[in-house]
Amino acid sequence: MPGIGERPKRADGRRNFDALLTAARAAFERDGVGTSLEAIAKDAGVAIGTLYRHFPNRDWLIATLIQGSLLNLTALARELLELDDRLEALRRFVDAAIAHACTFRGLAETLSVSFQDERSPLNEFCHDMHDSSIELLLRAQAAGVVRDDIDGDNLWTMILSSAWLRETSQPGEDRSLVVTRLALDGMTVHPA
Amino acid sequence: MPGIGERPKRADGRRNFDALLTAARAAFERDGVGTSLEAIAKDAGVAIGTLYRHFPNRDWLIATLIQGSLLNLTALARELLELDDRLEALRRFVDAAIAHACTFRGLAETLSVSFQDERSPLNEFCHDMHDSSIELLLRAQAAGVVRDDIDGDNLWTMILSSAWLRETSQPGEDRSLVVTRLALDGMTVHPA
DNA sequence: ACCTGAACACCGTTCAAGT
DNA sequence: ACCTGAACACCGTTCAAGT
Repeated sequence: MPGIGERPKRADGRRNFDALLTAARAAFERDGVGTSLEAIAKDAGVAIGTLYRHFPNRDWLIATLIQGSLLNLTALARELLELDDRLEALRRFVDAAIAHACTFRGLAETLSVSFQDERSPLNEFCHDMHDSSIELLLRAQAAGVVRDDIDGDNLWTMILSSAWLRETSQPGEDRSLVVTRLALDGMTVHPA
Repeated sequence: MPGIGERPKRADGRRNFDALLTAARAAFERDGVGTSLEAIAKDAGVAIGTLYRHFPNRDWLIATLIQGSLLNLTALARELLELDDRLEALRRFVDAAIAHACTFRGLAETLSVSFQDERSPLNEFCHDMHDSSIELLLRAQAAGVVRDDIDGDNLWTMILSSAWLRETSQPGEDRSLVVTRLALDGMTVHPA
């Protein structure tokens, strides 16, 4: 089995691989990550066996689609480590992480499950996110701008629940905004 | 179509109705609200048509099962209106509402959807919860112990996301605790 | 009034047969 | 190396036929 996002070597395989990803992205954007895989194969113009050949399960397909976004997120985390305002750095990461975790409807739930499932190809992705956040969190705590009793799991939890709220919001509004801001505010140390 | 929770008049119908509810409760507790309805019918020892006769859709079945818990919750809300400590009253309601909203895995998501879907038999249930919270919220705000810029939707959102977090937690731990406390703290007015 | 179960449409997943 | 699609097991939902 090849690595995630690795394209086949033969031209026909590569063509099908790309067509499947295009169809899957469209389907996930429209109907969420739970949508029919058979319909994706049909949209891509290939047999269902071809989908399973390239993507042995649903999580694998999701992982391939969000790989780029994850790389952007971890790159952002590295950049933010250079920012002087450590609270602002953490805030920006959290915002980006929430956006990433609700790329598709149902993704927050999927990430929540695969975070604890080592067999999922998304497991490593989750831990990359988690680890990126921890560096920024520790740096903010070292500067005394974030409460010491907050840990990485609290942050991860907060990011996922905000993403879930945003996913379940009606298009237009974003129900997560206020609750997210309150939780983040609660984590910060306010000067007396 | 009878009302939610209304038991059939004929003895055989009543027996099947009860057996279905027992089987459904066990199945939902074990596997969440998305579990197979066919398996529930089989467990109850009736044909699938009998399940659909008594419960025309999945939400109807869920609604019948959580009806008692909802009545307890709204009764609690009325009692809490008498409590002098208006912040404590709101807190207790929120705790109970979160517990109610994660009776089964997947229920938070279901409630989130049916809150905006007037055709769902759960729609009225959601609004009962929502309305109960608003009275307590307004009372707390009138006493100056909760911020004025918080509204019922914010509270509802917070309750649902906490329930979702608790549902997705591993048994034993409760990931929602810290984030929920932070959000609630953020809503309250702290004396100078 | 209530029950049964066949019927239909759909889906996930595997795998033997092909090129 | 890759593709196809039949095959299997499963599910939601409806409805004609029964008692």
